[in-house]
This record gives sequence, structure tokens and C-alpha cells, in this order.
Amino acid sequence: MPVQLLKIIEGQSEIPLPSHLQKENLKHLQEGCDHTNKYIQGVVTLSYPLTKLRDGTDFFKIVVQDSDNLGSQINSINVLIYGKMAEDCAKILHQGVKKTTKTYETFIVAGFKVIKLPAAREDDRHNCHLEVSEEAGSAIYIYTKPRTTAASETASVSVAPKYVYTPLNHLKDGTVVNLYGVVKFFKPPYISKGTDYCSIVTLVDPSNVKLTCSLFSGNLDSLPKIYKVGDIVRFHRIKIREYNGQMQGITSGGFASLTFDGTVGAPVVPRTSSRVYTFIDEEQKTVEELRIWAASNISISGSATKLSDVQPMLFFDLTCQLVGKAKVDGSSFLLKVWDGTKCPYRTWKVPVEAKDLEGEKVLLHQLRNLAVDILVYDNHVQLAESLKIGSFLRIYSIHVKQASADNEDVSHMEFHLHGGTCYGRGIGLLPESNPDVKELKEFLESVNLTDSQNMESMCSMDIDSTFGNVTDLELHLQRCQQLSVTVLTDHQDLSTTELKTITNNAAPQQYRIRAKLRTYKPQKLHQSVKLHCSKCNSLQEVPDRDDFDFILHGSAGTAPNPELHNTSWYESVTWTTQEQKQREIAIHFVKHDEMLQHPEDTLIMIEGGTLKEIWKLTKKFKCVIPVRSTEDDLELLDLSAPFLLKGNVKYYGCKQCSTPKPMKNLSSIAAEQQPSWEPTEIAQVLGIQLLQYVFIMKFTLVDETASLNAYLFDHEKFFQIPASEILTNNFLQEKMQMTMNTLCPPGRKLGELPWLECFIKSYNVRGAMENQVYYQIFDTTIAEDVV
DNA sequence: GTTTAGGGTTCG
Repeated sequence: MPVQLLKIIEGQSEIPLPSHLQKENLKHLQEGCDHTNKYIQGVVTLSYPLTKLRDGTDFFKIVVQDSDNLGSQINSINVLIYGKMAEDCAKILHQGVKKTTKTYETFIVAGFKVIKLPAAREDDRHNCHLEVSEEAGSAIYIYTKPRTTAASETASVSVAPKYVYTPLNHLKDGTVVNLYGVVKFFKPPYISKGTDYCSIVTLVDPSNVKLTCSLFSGNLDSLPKIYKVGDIVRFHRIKIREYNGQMQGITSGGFASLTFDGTVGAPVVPRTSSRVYTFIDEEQKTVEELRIWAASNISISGSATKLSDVQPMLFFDLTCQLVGKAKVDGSSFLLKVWDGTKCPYRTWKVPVEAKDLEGEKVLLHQLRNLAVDILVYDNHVQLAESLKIGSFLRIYSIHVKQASADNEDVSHMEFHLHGGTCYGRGIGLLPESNPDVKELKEFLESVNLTDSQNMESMCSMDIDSTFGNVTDLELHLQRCQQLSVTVLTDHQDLSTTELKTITNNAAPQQYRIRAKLRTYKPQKLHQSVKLHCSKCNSLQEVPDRDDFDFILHGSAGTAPNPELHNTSWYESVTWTTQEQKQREIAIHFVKHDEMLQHPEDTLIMIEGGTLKEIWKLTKKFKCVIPVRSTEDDLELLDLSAPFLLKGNVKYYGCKQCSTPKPMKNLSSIAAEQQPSWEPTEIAQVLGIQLLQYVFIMKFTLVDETASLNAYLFDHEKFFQIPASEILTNNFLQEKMQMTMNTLCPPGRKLGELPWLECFIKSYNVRGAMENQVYYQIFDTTIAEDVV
């Protein structure tokens, strides 16, 4: 960038220094300190002729004296100016010298690099010198006093210092800094609600401090070209502000960035839009060091998903080629993409009119079994419309949703890119030079399209080979340093025990361990939910809806007994259905203070209802208890059926340990000041031993010394998801699946699995022949940032 | 010259 004369100011008033700059005393200058927000002020006591270095760079040397500290022993410093700036500076200074005495020049420099000289000086010069070189950024201000010239002027010239980079734990509010960081999270550039593109980037560095930056630019190209978590960025002139008690970065004037692949060993080639940037050996070293740090401190999960690997109820990032696109309606847009692999599930086809579909018809036909439809919504539509057929994309956080259409008996997979930018949801355009694109292109070219009948044999590229360049050092660091995906909720003072020691010891004992989750059972997570009786310690499967339906059918044969209707504590309504086989239904509304309550506060008992009817009633009423009539009282159904339905949860009682009591015991709860209708309380008055929903899983844990199987027995604490709600809540199922994918990412080598810190206890189980030692995980939970 | 967003998944 050419050097510019930025400002000429009349009069003697203030020098227009940026507010973040602070004056630095010469004696405080030290090599290696961050002087990004400091300036040195003095007078130019000596200037040498402008010369050229051997490589043709202009070079200008001056001596600056700190006039406020003349008495100080060291009050001068050499300032070396390189490049176009040297030329401009020489011009201004020498012009000034002609008009006046040189000591009238006030010289201010900011954004310099402090270089320590090899030997101590004998004179009054500083034992460091300042280096400033050519590039946009920091500045030199030269101020000429008015009495010496008719029109005094302050000239500011852009100067490139050798940049100083601030670690993320040293950021201060209101400063403008240069920094390096590893990308921990990012949102690819999207169109903001203002006038610019926006990209959100969260960085970390070895100080382990995070910084989230909001980057804005009207020019897409000037935002950092980040393609994946783990990329390394260098930001110049980012403004630091405090927001909600945390530092935040935001683009300021002159913001510039470089982005590097974060892979250890990959060439250090910056991605940037600016044609001119500084990049020297020292900076290459910084990038390489950050890569090694990141390899063991940043988890890169889910980055390698291919269409052949997708699982329902998951969000994933897909690197793919665009082969078709179509407008669907105002708020959604269709992208047809492929990555050469075949999705193992039936995938949906979004109906669009042929005339609206853009793309090569022949290719689209050839790829009919390989390309998938991704429907993008809302804010992503505009970007999607602008994409060119054939381009390579990374689509972030696609939602895989299992669904079935009314006219289909088999479910299919849908791919949605929902509106908003949560979790980095968005579309990124990858250049052909991207290594992942090169690999993908090669793979796509190897796909034989005439073989489309035999697509099932096609699988994703060998994941091991993708990670082939993981060095021994990196593996070692991973073993030593990687942050755990689980955390302990107690006993933090206990030290870690190796698995081999544990398997050699007698039970019972408690241990803290650090291990990786090699595999777990059941893989189908819904199968991990069981019912547990805390009294007899039995476990049973959660009855399915057919069991309940069967019991309801059986009890429908018993007609409601009219003598039991309308008592002191409930009001009854009955009717007969108009179906072919008539059915009598009675609903008993439990009263409070002899009054009926709002439905959402009311417990009802129902006789003769079907599964569907009962389910509908649970939506409206606080609690539903299915009952049947006997000669002299209402009673619960068989305990294979839920004795209570509340919200989404069916509550069951233990057949062994329950001794059902009369329903009228409920009236004691109804008489409470504000009946809460807690399932535990209802169970208690009805003589029911309540069964608890639990997750039971078997974790195969390994460390460097051994492997052992530990059971997870969890109501809610480990996953932070209530086991009681997982079966009826699609969202929670997805959350649990994602948690397990983080703990045990599919298709990874052992070295790439994250660490888990857990407590386990060993215990003996008496078998017919001998004792067996089992292990159970306890006082452990998923780390906060995992899901 | 200011604003945008300010990470933490879902209407479809």
C-alpha cells in the first residue's frame, strides 16, 4: 500500500493521536513487550541521508531525543524506518529542516518494534532501537511549531511496524491490537441486518483465554477465510471492547487478517485478500507453534462427515459440490449437492418445477441416487441463490431429520439448513485451492456414474489416511493435555489411577480415572432407557405402547360403575361412543375446596379411554390416571400400564413392591392448599413404589495401561438430560446422540478420541461359581461446553 | 460517519 499523507492540521492545538495510544517513557522500552498502544514522543536531533538497502528497500535513520526527560541518563533512541515510509519521512523532515531549526520538530511514533542491540552503549542512547517499516497501520506524526512556518502542519504517515502481538489474556478495553489465535468457533460470513457481511469468530490461544470477535465488512473478501475449527488467524488492528464483562473483538479501521490451515505439518500459506502483507520467518514459527498447541487443545469434532456417514437426528458439516439449485418459495431454497458417497438412508426429494431447477440435466439424472436435496431457509436463501452450479461448498450444521410423508410407509431423511446462524449454521464457498476440495474433486472424478446400481458398495474415503500426518509429538501432547469432555462433580482432590492398577485391585474401591471411550452399548441410545425400582433394585424395560393399549382394551370391557360417580372429592362425566362397538367412558375430575379447577391444574381419572384419547387428555390436564370400576371403588389398572401420565412422561409402579391403596387416598392431596400433584406424592398415597427412568449404558474405557467396562447408571446427572423425557422428546434424543458423538466420535482412531475424566467404583457381584468385579461411573458429568 | 452481532441448533 502506498504511503499516504493522512492529515495536515492548522494551528498548534492538539495532535490528533488515536485515543487508544498512550505515551511511553523511553526507559520503559523493552524488547518483547507489547507496545501496540504506546507511542514515543521526542525531537529529531539527527537524521541521516535517505539510502537504499541492498534489496532496494528505502532506509532512513534518525535519532529521537525525549525532550521531557533531558536529565535522564538515557534520553535518545535510534529509529530505523524502512520502505516507502522512509522516503516520505525523509521528505517531510528535510523539508522542515530547511525552513526551521530541526529541534522544533516534534516526532511521534506508534506501532514500532523494539529491537535490543547486541552490546551495551556507552553514550546516552538507548540500548534498543525502534524499527518501523512499510505497511498500512500504525503511524508516525511529525509536528512543526507554528512560529517557524506560516502554515504549521502535522503530518501523519502510515507506517508498518514489525508487529507486536498481544496474547488473549492481556487484552484491555478500548485498545487496538494485533493478535494470533486458533479458531475455536466461527460463523462463516453471512449478510447481516445492517449494511455489511458479518462473521463471528471465537479464538483461543495458549493462555487459554477465549475471545469472540464480531467482524464486519461490506467486502466479503476482507473477512477472514476460515474453513474449519482449528484454522489459525492473524488479526491486525482489531479493536478490543468490554461487553457483558468479557473482552470482545470488533473490526476497526484498517482491520486485516491472514488465515492458515491449522494442520500440523501443512505448508504455512496465508489465505488473504490483501495483495500486500507482512509475513516473515518469525510469524511462520508462531503459526507452527500454535498448530502444535491446537492439536492437543482444540477438539475438531464432526469435521469429516460424508453423506455415507450421516445419522438421523444429527447436525453435521458437509463438504460437497453444488449440482443443482431451485427456488422453492419465498423463505426456502433448494440446493442439490453430492460428495461422491451414498447416503445409506432413503433421502427426500423436494418437489420443484422442472423449469425452476437450474443445473445440468444429464448430470442431475446421473446423480439421482447420489445427490441429496438440502433445503435452506430464511437468511441463507440470498447467499444460496448467488451460488454457481459446480462450485464447492462447505455447508455448516445441516440438520438430518428422519420423517415420513403421509403417503409413505418407510421414513426418509431430510436435510435442512434452518434459519439463523446458531452454531455457525451457514454456507461457505470453498476455493479450488482448498486441500479438502482437491481431495473431493479427485474422489468425485473416480466415481463411476454408470455404476449407480451398485452404489451401496461405495463408502467414504479412508478416514485414517486423512489423519495420516498426525505426528508423534501431537499424539503425545494429546495424551498429556487434551481437555476432558467430562468433569467430576466431587472428590477433585483424589488423584488419577491407571486402569491396570484398578483391574488388579480387589473390590470395592473408588477411583478417579482418565480414559477414552472406545465404544459403548447400546448404540441405539433409546435402548439405554430402563425402569429401575430403588426398593428391590430390579430393572425392567419400559413397556411399549402396545402393552398399554392391550391393558386399556381389556379394562374397557368393565363398564363404569354409576354408584362411584360424583363423590365429595371428584365430579364425573360419562358418555357412550358412537362407534360400531359402543364404549362407555367416564372421566372423574378431582376437585379442590369442592370446586373444579382450571384443566391445567386438575388431576383426572379416566375409565374406558383409548391410548389416543388418554394421550390427548394429558395435553390438557395436569395429570391423568387410568382407572376401572370395581363394585365399591375405583382402582388402578394392571401395573404394566402407567398408573399416571403427566406431561410427556408415563409413570410406572413396581409390581413386586407396590401394594395399591384405595383411590380415595388422593383426596388428601386434593385437600392441600395448593395441590402440586407430584408423581412421588401420588405414588405414595396410592401405595405405589414408583419406578425411576434411568440410562443404563456400558462404556468400554481405555487408557495406556488397560481397558475396562464400566456401567453408567444415570437418572439425569451425567447427560444433564432427564431419562424420563428422552423417549418422548426428539430434541433431547438428538442432544444425547450429539453428546455421545463427542465422547466417542464415530470413525476415529484411538489417538483422536477425547479424554474423559470419571469416577468409578468397583463392586463385587456374586456369581454361581465365583465373585465378579463390576465397575460403575459416578459423580461425573458432561463438560459444559460439550453440547 | 454508524450499524450489523454480541457463538450455544429446529417453523419448515
